[in-house]
Order: sequence, then C-alpha cells, then structure tokens
Amino acid sequence: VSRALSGRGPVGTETRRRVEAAAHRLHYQPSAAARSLRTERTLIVGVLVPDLGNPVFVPFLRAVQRVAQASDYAVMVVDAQRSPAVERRALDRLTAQGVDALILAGPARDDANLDGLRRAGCLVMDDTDTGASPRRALALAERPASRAVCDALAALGHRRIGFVSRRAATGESGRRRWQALRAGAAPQGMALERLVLSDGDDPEGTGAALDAVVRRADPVTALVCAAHDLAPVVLRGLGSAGIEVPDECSVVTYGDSDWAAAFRPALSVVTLDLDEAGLAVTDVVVRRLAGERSAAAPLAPARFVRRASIGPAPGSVASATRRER
Amino acid sequence: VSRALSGRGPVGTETRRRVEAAAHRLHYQPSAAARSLRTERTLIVGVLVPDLGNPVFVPFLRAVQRVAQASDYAVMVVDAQRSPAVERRALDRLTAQGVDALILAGPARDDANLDGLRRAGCLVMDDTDTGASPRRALALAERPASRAVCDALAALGHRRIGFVSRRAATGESGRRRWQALRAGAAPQGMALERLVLSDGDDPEGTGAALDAVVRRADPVTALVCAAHDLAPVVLRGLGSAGIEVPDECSVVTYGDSDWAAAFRPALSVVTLDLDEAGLAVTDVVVRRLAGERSAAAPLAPARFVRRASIGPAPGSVASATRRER
DNA sequence: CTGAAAGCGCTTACAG
DNA sequence: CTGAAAGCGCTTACAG
Repeated sequence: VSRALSGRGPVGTETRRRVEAAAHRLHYQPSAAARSLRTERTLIVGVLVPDLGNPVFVPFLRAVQRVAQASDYAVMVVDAQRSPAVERRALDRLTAQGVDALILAGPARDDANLDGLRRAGCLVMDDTDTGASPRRALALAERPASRAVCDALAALGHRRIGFVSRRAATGESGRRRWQALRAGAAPQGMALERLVLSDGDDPEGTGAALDAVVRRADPVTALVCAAHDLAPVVLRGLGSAGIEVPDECSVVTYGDSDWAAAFRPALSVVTLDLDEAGLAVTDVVVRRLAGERSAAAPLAPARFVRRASIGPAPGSVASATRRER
Repeated sequence: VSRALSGRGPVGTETRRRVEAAAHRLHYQPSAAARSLRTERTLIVGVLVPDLGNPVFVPFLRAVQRVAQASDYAVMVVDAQRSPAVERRALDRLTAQGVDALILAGPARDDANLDGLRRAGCLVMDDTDTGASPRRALALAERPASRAVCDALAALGHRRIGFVSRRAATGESGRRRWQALRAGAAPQGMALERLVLSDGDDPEGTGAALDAVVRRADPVTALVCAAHDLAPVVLRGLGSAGIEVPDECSVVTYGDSDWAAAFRPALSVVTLDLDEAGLAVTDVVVRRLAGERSAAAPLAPARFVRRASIGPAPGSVASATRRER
C-alpha cells in the first residue's frame, strides 16, 4: 500500500503529503522489529561500561547518547558491574538483539565476551581498530600529563611518591597510569610506591594505613590517586589521621570535578575530557554504519591542573625556603 | 525443526541435549527481531533520565540496569538532556522499538511525549501508577528529612535560611524541596529565601552573590543547596568570598557522596538511596511484565545526616554560649 | 507510476 | 510425539 510513500520512491507530491498526514493522524509508527528482520539493521548501538559506579564513564556515556540520539540511533547500555559473568550475559543479549555497533567505554572484562558480537558482524570499536578506540586513545592522551605530574613533584623536592589504588590488581586504566608514572618518575630519580587500600571504606583504617607510610622514616611525601572516586576516600583518611595537605603530604588525583576544585586545599588533577572521547567515537561509529570510511577524530591530550594540594616536600630545600619567608 | 527444542515442549531428554549442544557449537543466537515480531514482546525496558549530567540519576540507572539484566531484559537509556524536543524524539524511537516498559527516573519534560508509548501498550511507570513511581515515592520519602533540616537549624538559632538553586524555575525536585522546606520553616518562625545562581560557574561571581546575602543586615545564616551538584559550586563561592563554614554560614545539601563527607568541614546532607528506588521500580516492572500484579515495594525514607557544616547561627545565643567555652 | 508477492527468522496452532 | 504451514510487519525486487 503506502510502501514507498513513507520513504522515497516514485510518488506524486500530493499523494505523499496525504499519506503522511494520515499516518500522522493515526499515530503510525513503523515496527522496528519488522524492519530489523528485513533489513538486518537495528539502528541500535550498544555501549559497554565496565562499571557504572565509576563516575568517569558518565560523561562518556552521555556523549555517546547525545550523538547517537541525534543520528536516530537508540542506545543500549551494558553495565558489566566489574564482573565477567555479568558482562558475558549482557553482551549475549546484545548479540541476540543484533546491535549494529558496540562502543567500549573501557576494556572488556573478558575479551572473549566480544566474540559473539564480532561473529555477528557487529562493529566493535576497540583497540584493534584504527585508534578511534577510547582505550588506546586514552592511554596516549594521558601520558604527557602523567609525566607533568612527576616533573612538578620532583621540582618541589619530592623523592618518594605513592600510587594509591583500591586493589593490588588494578584495572587497565590503573595499570596504564602506574606505568606512565613510573616512566615519569625514573628519570627524576623519584621512587614510586604502590599503596593498596583495603576494601572497607573506613576512614580510620585508611588514615592509619596512610599514616604509616607518610610518617615513617624515608616517608612518602606525595600521593597520587589512581581514580577520581578514590580521592575523597584518601582525603578522609588523611583528615582522620590529622595529616595536613599539602604541608605533610601532597595529593594529586586522576579525574577532575567541581568537588575536586571546591576542596580545601583545592585538588591538583590530571583531567581528560571523556565527553569529547565519547563524542568522537560515536561520531566515527555513526559514519561507519552509514558506509563512510571515517577515521577517528584526534583526542585532545589530558591536562595536568596544578592546584593548592601540592606543595614542597616536607624537609626539602624548597620547603625550608618557604618557611623562612 | 528444532522449534520446541530450544524452549519447552514434548521432546525426549536425549534429543534435547543433542540439539542444545549443536546450537551451542554453532553459536546459535535466536534473532530478537524475529521473536519480537512474532511475540509482540521485545524484552527491552526503557529508562527516561531527565539529565544524565545530574549525578543523582546514576545510582538509579545503575540499579535499573542490574535488576533488568538479571531478568534478561536489555535496557535502553534515553537522556532527555533537559530538552523536551530531545526527549520527544528519543521516546518516539522507543515507541517504534516497542519497549515493553518505560521507567521514569524523573518527571518527563513534557508529559505528552509519553502518549505514544502509552498508546502502544507500553507499561509506563509514573505518578498515575500505584505509587511504585519514583516521582511520588521520592516526594514522600524526602519530606521528613527536609523537616529535620529545619528543626536542626532552628534549634541552632537560625532565623533566615537560603535555598540555593541554579534557576528561578527549578525542576520538579527543586520545587518539591522548596515546598518541603517552607512547610518545615514556617512553624519554627524561620524565613526561607530563594537564591538563584547565575549560569556562569565563576567562583568569584558566586562568592560575591553569596557575600551580599550572608553579610548584609538581617543576613541569611544557613544555605540549603537544591541539588548535590550545586554544593561544590556554593562551597567554592563561599571560599572565594572568604566566608567561613559553619562559623559565618551553615551549609546543607540534598544528595550525599564521598566528596561531601570528605569536605572540611564535612557537609550535612539529606540523602535518599536512589539505588534502592531504582531497584524497587524495576523489580515491579519485571514482575508486572511477567503477568504478576505486583505492588510497589516501600521506599525507605530519606535521612538527614548532620555533619560539621552546620553550627550555631552567628550572633545567636547558641553561638555566644559556644564562644565562651 | 502502482499493485501484488516473496521472504527476513521466529512462534504457535494444527495436522499427521 | 513430530512435521509442515501460517503469519507477525516490514522492504525490496518484479510484474503489470
């Protein structure tokens, strides 16, 4: 009947107008299921988020949403909840659903979980891809800023800095940051030490652990938080132990927010616009799905924002000079 | 062929086992599109988030994800980006997609945008519903805590408190909170004043605006932030103006986080477990879709968590007593 | 330019 | 207990 009418086809303008009017009046909505069955396209893109509890993924997800919706794609979110099994199950659902593309907001918990999608011909944006991948792009974008952190701390006389994470086996981004800091600390002759917080978020416990490291002989004089959500935990711990920032210990964290800036002293951060990353990847995805051979947009590098939370290492020359004034 | 085999039906155990093995080996995934076309069920639930930029929705979304995924539903997220037009378009996509249910994380920008879904027989969880709706449930759950804020401030000698929001015309939750605070302030004889921050997040500008209110004759001696993300903005403003918390001005905010607790002085908050709300609603949705006539789980009321950011009103009796010590 | 038919992959009745 | 057929709503060729 009104087959070509709703799309394009050889139809008189008047006829088309009338058909469209009727369709609107009757609230006609073409069935996505039927269309997908026929066209083998679903107009759905999936997003794999390793952990929705981690706020860094939210701007990313938001950007994906914005771009996808603007191009008339719907978005299916998979929250892997840090669990390979959950990830697996949800990705299988996406496979059955036949999403046109899957965007990785971070590395998959288990890479094999992506096989089903790949086999089904789904466009999976990840490392093996052109660099449009958030994963590799992020690693590259963050490196210079990590180095800048090391340079700044070294210049302030710090000799030993601590890298704070929640687990010994950190995720991919934790590993990446650890390596970048190591690469930055070595040429400055700074030691980098790994500090693992225990899972109970008890401020006293955290404080005691940090106290032991900051107030021993040959102390750690600066802490770098592996992730944004770790910063308040560390700060509470320091507060609970009565350790002054930055006089006794400097603090830097990955990831920025209004809270980090509002804190007293304001927190120094390494910040990357993940919003931009999400936007770029999704744009490439939409282009590719439309048949274009689009390359990735370059991602702006992360910035090191120095604020009041870092200062001279206690006992260093810089610190002594400062006190004399 | 293997029709009933993959589901239930009169089939020998051995046959079934062999068919399932073969299906697994060939990575057979039934097509969701074809199934949906036939069954008129998509096994997809939509979530309408008024603004993904607002972090209060994240725990909610997360909970929906968790419950839905566990029940083998996929989740389609709509970020309305605070815009009725964006909302409209995305919801029309969901209608075409034929989602089985739509969960409202907050009020729709335009209620008419939901008509299409309702007409299509989609289960829409909102106010008109049994109270499983996050909207109404939230309003009820927050009221006692809002009252507790007023009681605490009045007991500390505060006579005039400011309600800080980003716009004059706040969203539904802002309105709700304003009304709850009014209802709590009136019996205590406290005045409630509305303070609107200008959109530019410039700390100096915010500071100047707050300074004008806090340091005038008949000053506002306590600020209540309408939303969690407003708190750091207010705190930076106060810091920039050199206003001491809580000595010159007490601060309370809606919404809790590790950051709020880590701040010095620690922020007093009204906190509601939105995670729990998301969990409850989704649970009801899944039950209903399975044909059960499930009622809403009751939502635990919000709590007022008093921390160091509130203190006696400057110049009040309580404040004088404190100073003498 | 327009109508009628085939077929996407599933499920659900119905016939053997 | 098992096989063959009808039909969900669309799109895309093909016949008139």
